[in-house]
Amino acid sequence: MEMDERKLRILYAIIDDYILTAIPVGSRTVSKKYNVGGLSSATIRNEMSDLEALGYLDQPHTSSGRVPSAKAYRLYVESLLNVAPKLPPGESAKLRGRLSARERQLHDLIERAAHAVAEATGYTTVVTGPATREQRLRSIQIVPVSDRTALLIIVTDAAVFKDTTIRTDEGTTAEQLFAISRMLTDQLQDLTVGEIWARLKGMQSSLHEHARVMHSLLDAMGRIERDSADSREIAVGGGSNILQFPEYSDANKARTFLNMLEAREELRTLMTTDMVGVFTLRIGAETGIQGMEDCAMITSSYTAAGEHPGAIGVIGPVRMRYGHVLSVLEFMTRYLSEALFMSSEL
Amino acid sequence: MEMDERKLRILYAIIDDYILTAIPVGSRTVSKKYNVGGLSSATIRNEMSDLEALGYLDQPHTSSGRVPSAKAYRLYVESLLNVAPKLPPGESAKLRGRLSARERQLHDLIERAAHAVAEATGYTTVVTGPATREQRLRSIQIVPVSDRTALLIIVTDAAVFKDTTIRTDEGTTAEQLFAISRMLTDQLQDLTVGEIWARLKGMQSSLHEHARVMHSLLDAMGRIERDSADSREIAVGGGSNILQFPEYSDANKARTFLNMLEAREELRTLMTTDMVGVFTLRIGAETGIQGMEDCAMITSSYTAAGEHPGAIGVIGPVRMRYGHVLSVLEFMTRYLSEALFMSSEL
DNA sequence: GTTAGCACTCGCGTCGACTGAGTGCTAACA
DNA sequence: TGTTAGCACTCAGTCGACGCGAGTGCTAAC
Repeated sequence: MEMDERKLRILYAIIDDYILTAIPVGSRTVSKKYNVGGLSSATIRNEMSDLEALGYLDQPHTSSGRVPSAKAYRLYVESLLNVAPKLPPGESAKLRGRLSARERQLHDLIERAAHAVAEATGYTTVVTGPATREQRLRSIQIVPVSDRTALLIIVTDAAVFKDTTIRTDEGTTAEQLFAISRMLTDQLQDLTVGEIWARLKGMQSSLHEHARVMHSLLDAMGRIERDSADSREIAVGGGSNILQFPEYSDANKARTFLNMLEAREELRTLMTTDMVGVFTLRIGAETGIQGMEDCAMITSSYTAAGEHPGAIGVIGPVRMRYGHVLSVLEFMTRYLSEALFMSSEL
Repeated sequence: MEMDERKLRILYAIIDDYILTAIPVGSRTVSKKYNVGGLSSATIRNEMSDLEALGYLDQPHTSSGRVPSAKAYRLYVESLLNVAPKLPPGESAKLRGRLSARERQLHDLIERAAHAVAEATGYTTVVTGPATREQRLRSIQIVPVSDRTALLIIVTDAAVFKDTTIRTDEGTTAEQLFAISRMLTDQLQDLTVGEIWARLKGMQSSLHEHARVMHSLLDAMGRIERDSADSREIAVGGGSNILQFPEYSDANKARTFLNMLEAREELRTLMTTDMVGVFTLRIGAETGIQGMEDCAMITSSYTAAGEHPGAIGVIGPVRMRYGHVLSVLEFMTRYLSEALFMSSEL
């Protein structure tokens, strides 16, 4: 038995209806509500039976309507990707408005992006920024705070600051700290955060005159280096959106889901593993996360300087409005890529 | 009719039981499960009837057990405050462990505090930091980023940074920017963020040699001044904890609640209005927030330099474990006050 | 003042009947 | 050979009847 044009149209009708209503779709519904060539419900029934045999439909129990399988969704999303997803201009204007404060700080940027996408799609959205240790140093500043302490400020190309207090010798002047800052900036510029520590260690001996500061600095950088192992900015928007779907009307399920969002740990692995291509679709157990068995997730990684520093992920019920989500994602990845490009050109 | 010792003991027994089980408490339960002088259920019944007349108990419907009223909870909490709330040493050690990374950044500090309290109590927790415009300037730094842009970094006593990009004249050297930073720091030190802009405006004319930088700076400070109107750091922990209580098993209710948490707007007003005394208890509609009709909230403001820069709020069902919550709050306000004191002594 | 006893109330869980949406199969039709 | 009408069958969900049990208020006796 082969898949043909008519079967495909029936399948898509079922998927569309199920996405809308979340109730198993019967043959009569397909025949009456959707334009599939004026076929009778009986014919549809035969076709549906075939589609089930082909693995595109599931039947929750005898004598109930059919429900699309993961395989069906995958086919559906694939076909959506062929027609380039495009956001209606009204909506993209609305999204732009939500973002227009033209944030310079990475933190705010991805936070806003997450909320904007969550609002536009009605689903939960996760956005990650570039890995800390991949960011390139732009400038180091040591700012005196009291007689014996100073603040270490690290500015990177992603416009993030890392800040830590370090100890200085009593009597170190602002000018001296400034000179050190200058020198360090010169020496370390364009290195990644991951590389700085090693380089700094090599420099140590040549700077005996500011031993105390350097020691403290090395210490702080070591800490930053360790902390940044797989750290990156991560923002969640619309976490509670999941609650509006009947799939998550069970309070316990909802709770494990929301806990997962709050813990961030699993989320991080979820957003970094297995990103093949621009869009990645994961359905149910494929996410590998407990509490997401009834979810699907579409991720899309944005680009900056030819790299893929981070991604946007939309998490919703398996019967997600894929078409809409894809167009929002398409818009937002473009937006983020541009925003990051601009800030790196700064 | 008067309130007497026996009535009080019965009332407390009812409150304790209701907090534990969330089911209306009957006379038999009180008589059997709690030690109230070996009275029979009939006697308890009479007393309960009196307590209802006095407004301390409600009856959801005829022939069901009694439920404590807001008035009862208030009395209960008051009595708890008389015996100084004290955390068992095991628990305080656990809490301390959760916090021990001795964070220097306000953001991380209150974030950790919120999560720690949420975990310790099992309820949703909100922590606010000092209002931005009340923070006192410690140092201003202008850091060159490219030929024509620089980063404005403002270090305050709460160890927060505000950062914005400003434009500079082409050819401005790092040394010049450093000199300006130094001068500004000298001039503006110890002013609040709210005052800086006005002072800066007064200084403008005397600095014609760096007109471009000053102009841009004034601009940026104006923006910060406006943005900081009633902004402050705010962190939420354990948002999903509310879902475990039967009071919020309704998905819709839960959703409005979680939305409220995410929007932060109402939360901010909630945390700043009407803080009288150290602990404030608000029950149900008193919070003035939609979606919190079935909640109670206990807030406790911490101190720093004789001021009350921020507060911790625990939000749970009306039948909250007040005793435990109070002791956790007592611990944490002390902790926060100390942590902020230390960072200001820095 | 306390308690045993009793009639009464009412939420809640169980059970069975019924309904209706949906199916698969068969036979007739174009 | 593909399509359709018809029919028997299935099964989840709804609705009402019913009984249980926890709880009450009241009264009379201790």
